[in-house]
Amino acid sequence: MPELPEVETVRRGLSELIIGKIVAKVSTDNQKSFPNSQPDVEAFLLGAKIIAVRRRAKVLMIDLNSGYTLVIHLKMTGQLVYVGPEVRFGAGHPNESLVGGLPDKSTRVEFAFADGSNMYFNDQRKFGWVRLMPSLEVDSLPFMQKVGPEPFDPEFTNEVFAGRLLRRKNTTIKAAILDQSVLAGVGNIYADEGLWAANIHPETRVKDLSFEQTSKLRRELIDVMALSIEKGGSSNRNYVNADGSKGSFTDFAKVFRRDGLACVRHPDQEIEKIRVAGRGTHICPVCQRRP
DNA sequence: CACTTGACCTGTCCGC
DNA sequence: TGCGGACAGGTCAAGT
Repeated sequence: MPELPEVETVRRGLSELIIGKIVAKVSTDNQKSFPNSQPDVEAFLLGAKIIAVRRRAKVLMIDLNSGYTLVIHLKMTGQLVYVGPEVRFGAGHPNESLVGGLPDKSTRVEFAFADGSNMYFNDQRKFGWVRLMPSLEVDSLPFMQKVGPEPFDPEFTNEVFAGRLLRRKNTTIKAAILDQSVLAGVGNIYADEGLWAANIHPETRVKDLSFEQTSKLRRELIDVMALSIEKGGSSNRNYVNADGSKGSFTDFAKVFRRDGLACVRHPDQEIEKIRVAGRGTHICPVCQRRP
């Protein structure tokens, strides 16, 4: 679910909602979702104040004034939802059975803040995780060491993109842009959307693309992700913003999950679904000629 | 090293 | 309706 635009939307939402809060209590139903030791939690999380919410690639970082940071990856089905002090759900509460109440069966980690508000890490498939670690060590995580440039960084130029793509020159362009070491943040939705916009077939070998083509792809990837952030991210099933609301980007998608529907550029042509790099892939066979 | 595939989990949807 | 299989936004480990 969450690719860069969704994670950025959550980051912005959380920034408005949880900065300044004091963590009062933490519990988990799944050791894998939150693997930290109790002594560390007590020493560096409980009683600590949230001072910033950051993002790098698809990773969220919640900084605490204890010198520790909560590093969070939502993977496929993770959510981070804030519920204010005026709303109480859960066991024993009169509104416990209300639809949409939290926690629910997918809630893996519950954070209670000192003012009575809560934040829930929900994750149906349990791929995601929350990890407490010293703020200074976040950058040395293996993922952070290898992750490529942020697409919105001015230093992510056409030349930088082309150079990064060289390391994956024998694979397909779709596999290459899904590789987080090439650039940060692109996932299955924005890969398909960007490739369609740039008129590139996802199975094209990287080495067969011109500088002009990769430059157009860079521009389109940036533009489609910017549009998605503007729309609050996608509206797919498991994705919600920090306040539990959905985005609307999916309404603007040109190919993603539109198989069988008409291409907006070629009304007589249906969008097709194929498999590339092990992922469901959506194309217009006219816009994107097979290599 | 570069590339591909399977594994991690739960839930849903589709065809028989 | 029931049941099996394919598939779902991401990343790793292990295979070739």
